[in-house]
Amino acid sequence: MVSQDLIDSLFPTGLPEPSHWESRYPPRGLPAGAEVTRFAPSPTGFLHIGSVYTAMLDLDIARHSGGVYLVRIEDTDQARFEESSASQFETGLAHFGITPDEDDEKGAYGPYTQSERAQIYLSYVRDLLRQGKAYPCFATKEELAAISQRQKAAGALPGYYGQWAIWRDAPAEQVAQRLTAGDPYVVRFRSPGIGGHRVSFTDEIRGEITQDDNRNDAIILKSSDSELRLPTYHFAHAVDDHLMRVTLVIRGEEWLSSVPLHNQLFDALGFPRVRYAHVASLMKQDGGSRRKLSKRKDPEMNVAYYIELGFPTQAVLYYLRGLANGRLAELPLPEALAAPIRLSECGTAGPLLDMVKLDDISADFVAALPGAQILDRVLPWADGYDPALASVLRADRDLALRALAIEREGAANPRKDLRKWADFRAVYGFFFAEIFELVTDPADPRFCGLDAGLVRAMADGFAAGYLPPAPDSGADWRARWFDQVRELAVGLGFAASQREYKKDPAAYPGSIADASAVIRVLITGSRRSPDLAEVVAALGPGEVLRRVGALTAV
RNA sequence: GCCCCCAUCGUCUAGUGGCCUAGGACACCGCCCUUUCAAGGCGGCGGCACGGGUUCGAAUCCCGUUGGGGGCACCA
Repeated sequence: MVSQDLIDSLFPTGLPEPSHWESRYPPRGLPAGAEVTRFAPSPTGFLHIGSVYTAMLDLDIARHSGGVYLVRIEDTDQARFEESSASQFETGLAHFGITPDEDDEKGAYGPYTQSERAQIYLSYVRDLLRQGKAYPCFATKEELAAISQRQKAAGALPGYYGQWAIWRDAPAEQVAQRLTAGDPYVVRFRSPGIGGHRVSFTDEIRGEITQDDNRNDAIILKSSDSELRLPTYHFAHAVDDHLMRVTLVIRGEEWLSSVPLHNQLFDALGFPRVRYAHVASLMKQDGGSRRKLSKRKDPEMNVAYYIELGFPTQAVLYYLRGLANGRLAELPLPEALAAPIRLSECGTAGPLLDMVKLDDISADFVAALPGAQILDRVLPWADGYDPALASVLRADRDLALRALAIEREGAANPRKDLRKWADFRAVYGFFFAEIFELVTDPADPRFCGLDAGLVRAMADGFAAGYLPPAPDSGADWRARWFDQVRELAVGLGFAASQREYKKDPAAYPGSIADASAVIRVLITGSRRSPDLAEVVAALGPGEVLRRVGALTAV
């Protein structure tokens, strides 16, 4: 082993001992059962819906146990780090109300950004080096590649272990010589793992898991020739989660096979082991098989997708919670959001993200909202993603409320026509004169080939004796208002009912449905709309006649 | 190559040896309602991956096979 002095010379003078950090970050003294959880994103891209899923679990477990939920930024890969990504993570999570109790803004266990914790890691690396539990390794990328080539050829296990670990037991003089020469090196963990040895641990979601013990001398500190000497994920995880006094590590299942290494690390550092919960990753149906969500193909993996389209946050949360605990999917939304998620009930197979199901949940959620609340949610969304719509809504808030009240307010079976705020323009945009485009051509394809003269006649006839609806004149006011359309249509030869029309289609230019479509298209710009009588009542006679009278001469 | 995880209708799942000729929700299909649409009502289609065990009895326990996912990075 190289001398203590040589080891110490590798580190800054005045670098604190581990005991310093231990007392600086004391145990939290939380009541028994209180869980300290953490979400530890690596800001190297956009926020993944799976991250929201995991962060939601972290928050939920912490809250319901009376513990603490913290966010730690894992930016040890300086090359891949993106500043914009970090802020996107924060706003994205905040959008769903997933805000930490501790992060770089607040909290006594910081800094919560790993690049700012370099000193701390160094203290522990030096400690391990002094004890011979870690050692410097000078192997170059090329040498490593050659080793793995030979391992492949020999059918051996890949990794840096046993005979392949060329610096593990290198003579002290040789190491000292390279060190004093200033050759770049990494620090490797001297794994105590024995070949063929099996170890097990209990996962909070999956139960008892047994696997081969780790034998790999994993790198714990990156190359000495980098500007900032930072640890790898494995080492940072052990140090940070211990010092931040995390009790429960909830992370993706891709970490399952690293647990033996992590436990060795905790042991070597003299830390009590943490408990783990490995969450199944969200999947995507692809042809016949399922696969992990991919960045390229799946826009719905990006949280920005949900925000830009304006999916109600509660609906998304509700869907995600149902995925975590099937029991919650059976509960009404408010109860499901309030009920605690139980790790033991989390599925172990990766669920498929089902956007159709989300649509259904969202539509149900929005349908249960009063119009004013819908408007209050559409507005902030529109401010960001459809400013023209936002200004129109602000200019005529009453019209917006009247439009939203149709077949909704007081209705036993409220309209389910909005899944996300981005749907609003397509469904209710026509109410607003500023963004409504008048239909002027009697041969417009929306009339579906109906004779232009008949279209014209319907419009003229409707305008001629127009009677506005009278909503307070009794329950059947809609039917009575529509009667004028029906009479007009019949007068022009249309069948008074669908049934009548079907009996002898050749006898009519169309049914009442086709005739009313003319009025509907003129007023709403579409063959599909909420109840016409309600629409014209909301619009007012002036605007109705302006639209119906927009047709140019045949 | 080695190791780990997973496996009930298309999807999410209930089911922890008899309550299961496997229940629900979404989707899909049909009918009803109807001046369009969104809905709504009613009905239907549809599953324990396969093969061996254990047991009086298995979706449920064991073994194997197959299939899917993940790991074995100076990425996390």
